[in-house]
Amino acid sequence: MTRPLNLPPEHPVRVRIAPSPTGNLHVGTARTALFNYMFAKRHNGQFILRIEDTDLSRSKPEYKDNIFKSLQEIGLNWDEGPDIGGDYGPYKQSERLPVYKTWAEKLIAADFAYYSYETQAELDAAREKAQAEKRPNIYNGACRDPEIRKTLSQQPDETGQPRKPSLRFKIPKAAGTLTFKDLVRGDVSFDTALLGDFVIMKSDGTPSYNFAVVVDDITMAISHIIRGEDHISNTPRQILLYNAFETPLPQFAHVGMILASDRSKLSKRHGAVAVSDYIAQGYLPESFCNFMALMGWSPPDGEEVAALSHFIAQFSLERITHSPAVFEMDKLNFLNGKRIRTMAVPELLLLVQPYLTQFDLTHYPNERLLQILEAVREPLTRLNEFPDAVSYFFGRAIAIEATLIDEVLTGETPHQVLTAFQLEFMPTAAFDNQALLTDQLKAFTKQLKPIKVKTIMWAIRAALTGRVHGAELSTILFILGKETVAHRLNAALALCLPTEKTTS
RNA sequence: GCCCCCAUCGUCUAGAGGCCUAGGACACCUCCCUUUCACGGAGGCGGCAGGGAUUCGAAUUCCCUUGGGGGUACCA
Repeated sequence: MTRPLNLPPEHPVRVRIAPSPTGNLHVGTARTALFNYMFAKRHNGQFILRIEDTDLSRSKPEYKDNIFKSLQEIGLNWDEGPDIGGDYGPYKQSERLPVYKTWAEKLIAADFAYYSYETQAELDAAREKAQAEKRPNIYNGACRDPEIRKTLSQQPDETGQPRKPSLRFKIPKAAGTLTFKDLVRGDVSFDTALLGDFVIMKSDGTPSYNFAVVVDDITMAISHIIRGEDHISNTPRQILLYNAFETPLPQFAHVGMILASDRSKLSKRHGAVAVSDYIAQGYLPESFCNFMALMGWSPPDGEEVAALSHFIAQFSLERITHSPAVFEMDKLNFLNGKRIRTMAVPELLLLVQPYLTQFDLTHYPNERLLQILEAVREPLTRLNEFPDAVSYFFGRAIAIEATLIDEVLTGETPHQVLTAFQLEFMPTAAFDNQALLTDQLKAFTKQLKPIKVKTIMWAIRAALTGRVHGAELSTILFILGKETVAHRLNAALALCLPTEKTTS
């Protein structure tokens, strides 16, 4: 076999992420991007973005835009690529057609490629036959023979049109078993006899995937190819191409897939698979990256909750897991919740604000909004939970659901509690001093002795917030202010004893 | 069918022959804290897929089986 020549050690680290714009940025792609990014940053290298849009029919501009935006949102800014350029651009395959053509011609000149005139229908038939006979479907190499090629080229296709040839790579007979070193898995071997001469230029003139990738990676001087395990079987074909071009091989590293809970490839039918879906739900970019970094890799210091920079400093391909990882939300939720409750509140406000458009915030000073967020953030895991958590702080009146009225507000005890609250607590309550307010509230519950504290709290909560769970009560009083509290109290009081069974 | 990859608690993982009666995190359960939901703290439950082989000794090496995943296109 041809001995693969490896890149000289002094070659700078240049990695790439090469998504095809046939869908929004998938979490699997994002995770691969993250590993590439971390590796690049760890070694002062470049992280390159390349859009693989040779499949004209499936590629869409809006997907490309989503990929750009998502990558930027999670902080994986590319050093070279679309919008910012670089020495090796352009970075869209659709703009590099002449390059592939030139490189294809090199292969023809070196007798590494030949035209193949079979039609799609003929190829399909051959495949079906192979399947029926339970044989591997390998192209028979018929058009290697100039005679066959010539006669075939002169026959019209099924529709009577002249045949358009594709260009195939001629796998060297001597290739034999090909072994390459994978940086995460060790040696991987393939029998090249099982590969078959594969298409490098399609009959429509566009390059096929394996060819375009190799030409791009060579011309962009990519040093390490870090990609999903699903590409492992493409690697021998690509290596053959590198060898044909007499070009040093990059290092390969194949990362395990991300699977859904049912252990199948994570796809749309499993729900949210795009990074943008998670961002829209209010997962913070930092926690999302934190989460992704832990799927398939672990930091040597064991510190699982950390900033990306902390991970980058200790990143290595050797610590990437061999096995696939199941995508489960639990840890993501934990990570995101932790971040929500530990980050600076002003910063949080900036992030939450877009979720609060349903409220009229004009009369609420920044300071008040900060207090509100501080009061409600603790149990929340996502930004999109804020509108509900925060709703009772806005407006003068609140709506109370019938079932809650039935369960918590109806009856003599709640009536007694709220009356006492109105008559005894309100007049002396220190609404301008939260610490004092807390003490007064404590004293108030004590004073109503035989009634259970929980009953008291729930009645007041229901009256003021329309729910029994939420921020700390004294904080609610403090933020709401005396006037609003009095107003809501009055409204609730009217609900306690709705029927004529009223005593005294 | 054929080729390739993978296999430690429910999940993410640590583990490179003795440090492992397998460690951590999330989830779950219990208790503590507590003016609710929570947060936080302390405990607990729970795993080396199976079988051979090598070795004084195997989660760790080798083989087989089983299971899972990927590929098998003029898709990327």
